[in-house]
Amino acid sequence: MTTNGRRKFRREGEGRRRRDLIEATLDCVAENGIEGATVRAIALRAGVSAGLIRHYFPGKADLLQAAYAAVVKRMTDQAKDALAAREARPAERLAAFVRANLGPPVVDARIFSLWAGFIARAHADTALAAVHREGYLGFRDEVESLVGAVLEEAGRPADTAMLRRHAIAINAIIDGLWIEGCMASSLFGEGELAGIAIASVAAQLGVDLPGRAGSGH
Amino acid sequence: MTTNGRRKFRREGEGRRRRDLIEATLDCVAENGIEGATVRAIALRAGVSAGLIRHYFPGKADLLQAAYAAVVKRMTDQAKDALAAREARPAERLAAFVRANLGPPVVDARIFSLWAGFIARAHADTALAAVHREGYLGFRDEVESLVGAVLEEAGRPADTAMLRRHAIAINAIIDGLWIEGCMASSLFGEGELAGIAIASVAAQLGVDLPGRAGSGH
DNA sequence: CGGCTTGTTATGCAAGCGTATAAATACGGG
DNA sequence: CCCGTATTTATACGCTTGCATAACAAGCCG
Repeated sequence: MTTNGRRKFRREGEGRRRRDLIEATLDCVAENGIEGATVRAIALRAGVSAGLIRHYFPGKADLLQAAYAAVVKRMTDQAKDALAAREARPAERLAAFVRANLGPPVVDARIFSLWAGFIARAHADTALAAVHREGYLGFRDEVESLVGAVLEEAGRPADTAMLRRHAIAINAIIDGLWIEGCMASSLFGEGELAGIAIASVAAQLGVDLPGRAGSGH
Repeated sequence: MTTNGRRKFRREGEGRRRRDLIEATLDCVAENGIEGATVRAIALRAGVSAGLIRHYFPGKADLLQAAYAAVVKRMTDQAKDALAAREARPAERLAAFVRANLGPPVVDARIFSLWAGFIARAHADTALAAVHREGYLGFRDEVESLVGAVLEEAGRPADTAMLRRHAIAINAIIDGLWIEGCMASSLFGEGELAGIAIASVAAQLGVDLPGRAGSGH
């Protein structure tokens, strides 16, 4: 029988298929670690056959790299969105930035699993290392610029060396809290991480930041 | 006369063999990621045949777990050593603790590579996750106890909730700086990370800590 | 409506994986 | 001195992996 009129597969545009494969890759990595992201598992989740992957990507490594780039982009975009709705005061911008990086969309076990998997691999894979370095430095520059604006507003302009030290420390706070939140999200209440981070950054810079939890208002 | 006098292998005690196999595993993980730690590669580096692994470990998973436990122990031991030579003042102890975790033996690309490799897998491997959780909570408890002593000395005893928040933040600072230092050690001068961390912790707690860089001595 | 392009599947292959099993060897105790 | 036993090696098996290739079919264009 000709299995009635049902088609066996549908053709899709290149953009759609690439996006689906990347998303399926992220799902697989998040679920079973980077070693669980085999071409067969990815294809199964994407609803296509395994061979199709090599029709859109030269090899599995390229798919993984594209997937990691997508994660980096998603995270930095999230942070930039928080800045797009630019509040009037620099202090508010900095607080919003910190909050965006420690909130639900970024603090996510799935993203962390990807990050850890790729970070571990970046030591032996120069291409992945480049992707990482790019997103990382962009993030730190953003922090440095925000801190500079905040200190200037407070009438305490900082020299470049001090600005750098502040950016490094604040970046570390955000990174560290992000990791803790991703690995043990159940241990922290909603917004608790962001509150801790903002309080810590405020103390670090010696300024008052809006949105501090328990500010005794 | 056994052909010629040369022995084909030597018998070693169980302790020695297990230690060698664990060390070989760490070498493999650090060099090529956790996926590069195959039983054959590990055995080759340890100078034994592949089959011997299963004579000392029920399976490869057990070897990996033992190897990760060794890494965690090594890191926490390093920090505890800094506390063993207990200085008089709590502030000095806290500073020494921070400095120990951001100095040469702990800030190391190889250890980071190991950490990242295992962390990535811990999401899908409950045994590894348990090993991690154990070492992690021990570290945080240490920080909390140190912070409590420092605040008490300063005449500003903190309630448990505040203590917890401080411990979380300081832990994050150390973690974040540790990662930055491991991944891009060339970007930081000697002792710079420790200096940034101590300054940040001092600001966070509102106390003066010894060993601050640029303290105008 | 029939051929053409090309997205898509199906199948196969060589390599590498972890593991199981039996043979070989070192080395201490009778 | 030689035997017994635990350690170590050697070999093989079944499975999965990433990748290559050929058959297939969906949708467009004349």
